[in-house]
Amino acid sequence: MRSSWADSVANAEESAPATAAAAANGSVATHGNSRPTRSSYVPPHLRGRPAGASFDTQAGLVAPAQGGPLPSAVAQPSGQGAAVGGPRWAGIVNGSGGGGSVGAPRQGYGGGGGGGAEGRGAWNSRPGGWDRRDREPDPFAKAEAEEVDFEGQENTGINFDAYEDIPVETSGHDVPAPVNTFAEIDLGDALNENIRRCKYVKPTPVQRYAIPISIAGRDLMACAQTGSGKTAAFCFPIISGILKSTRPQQRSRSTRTACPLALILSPTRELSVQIHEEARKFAYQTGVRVVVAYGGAPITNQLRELERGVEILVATPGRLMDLLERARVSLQMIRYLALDEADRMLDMGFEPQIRKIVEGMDMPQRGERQTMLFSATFPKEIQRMAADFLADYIFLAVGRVGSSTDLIAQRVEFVLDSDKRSYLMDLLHAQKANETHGKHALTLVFVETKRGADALEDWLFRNGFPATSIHGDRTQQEREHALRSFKSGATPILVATDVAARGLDIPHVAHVINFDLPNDIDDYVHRIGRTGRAGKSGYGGGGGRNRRQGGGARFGGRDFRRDRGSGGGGGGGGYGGSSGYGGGYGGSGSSSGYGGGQSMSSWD
DNA sequence: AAAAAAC
Repeated sequence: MRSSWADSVANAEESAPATAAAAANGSVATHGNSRPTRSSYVPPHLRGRPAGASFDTQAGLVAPAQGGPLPSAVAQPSGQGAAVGGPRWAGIVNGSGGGGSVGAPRQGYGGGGGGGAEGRGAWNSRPGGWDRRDREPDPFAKAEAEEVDFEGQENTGINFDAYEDIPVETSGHDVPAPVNTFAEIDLGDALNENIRRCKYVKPTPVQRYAIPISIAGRDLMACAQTGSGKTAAFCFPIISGILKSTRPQQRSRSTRTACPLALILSPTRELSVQIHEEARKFAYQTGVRVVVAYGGAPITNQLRELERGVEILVATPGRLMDLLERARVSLQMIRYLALDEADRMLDMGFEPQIRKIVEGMDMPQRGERQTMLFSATFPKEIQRMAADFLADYIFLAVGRVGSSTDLIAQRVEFVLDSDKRSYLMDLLHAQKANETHGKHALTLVFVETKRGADALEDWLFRNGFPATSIHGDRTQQEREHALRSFKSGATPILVATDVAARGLDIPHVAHVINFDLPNDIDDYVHRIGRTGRAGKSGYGGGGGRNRRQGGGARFGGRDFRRDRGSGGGGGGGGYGGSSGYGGGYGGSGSSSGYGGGQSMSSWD
């Protein structure tokens, strides 16, 4: 179902002659073999084979770049992305700076709200961590300080323009009208106050549509990427709904089984942590308690958090299954279910576990709960899942802010495998020279394998680059440390496998380097989406130009229910593959060099 | 083929 890299190169030819045509033509001209549009990249396991000999000397080094330092124009989701990301990171690392700056405690449902995340830190001691046991830690604590750091950059302008012409598509019956402001929806005082604290001024497209849909009680299948304000889009209705409902009678039995009212599933641990941090902000002082559970960390802390009570549980599937089997969590009270990055979870083989969780435990049936499913692509498996998990749902597809189509400048270089490291070194040096705005110009380097990540990190480190790495063979402690160190700028180079490709919202990533090409187009789009976040334009101000208007045939996924009745395609045709990103490749056309003066392609 | 995820 997924498009291959080669397909993408071919497709990209239409929209990005400068970059992609070079790639495709290069392949054709040089190899002249039976697979003319094949990318020249050869995964390690195929290298050295006689049949593939013509590819062997080539290895791709793709370096999409948000060329420059932080631009002055910042889109609204920097409200959602950057501004949230900053404080979020701050919240994790440096819980210092007392909570006093935030307003008086609010009356919330259920009273004072338990002590949020205090317990998580034991195994992973956080500098200046949270010791306050008696009060909810202030998730906004560092927001002000962070803001000062980037003053003049993030506060100078909101790139609403990047939002206005984002294509949005809905289908299903009785779709509630989108809103233009948060005030149009009655989310409740406490939540509104937190929205203000988050400095969200205006809802993003996915929020404009998804929040009214969810508030209306409808199930939702949505195509939108993280960084689009997706987390808020599903958290606001959940929190608001919990606040409005009468509190379910707390089970008087002295059971140690936690009964959350909402469950949010996500594919990776770091993404769960991120959602948790964000949700805690939205739920601050509402009495709605958010707990996160994921593997790799001692379960005891998570058990203790759960025992204190939980309304919203954020979890990865494996650890949740563990908790369910231990009967430490019951899903019988679930009223809201959100599946984030659903296609990713399927890629990772989670479908059996997810089906067990949703259909095979004690969760209320579809229709009795409210379900939101977010996915970037809509292969058959996702469609089946939607058909099984959702009831009378509304389909929503939102084009991407800062997609590969517009705000991210991309560059493809063909580099001999043996030259890749030295070439990388040149890029990193050039990028360093670009950092006129200080320490926060971060570079994310993607590699194919965990071993490769270790090797490259080691090599960079030995050559004096401040690098760290994240991949699945590192301990969870190491992973989270690496992420914090990267976000803080302490080690502004992060070597990563695809564990970091999706969903993670890291502010101020200026440059993504695909040291090894990703295996499919979706991974590529997700990887480069780590930069150009929040509608920020790339170096050279390409933002806004070349934006695809109105959504062409390739925009969004399609609501497959449409295809059923129309007699035509039936099965998978049309909506599969890598649809779903507001358009193809290519981009602003600003090649935004790294200063090296290299041409777009070294193949001339 | 690799990656991710529970103990």
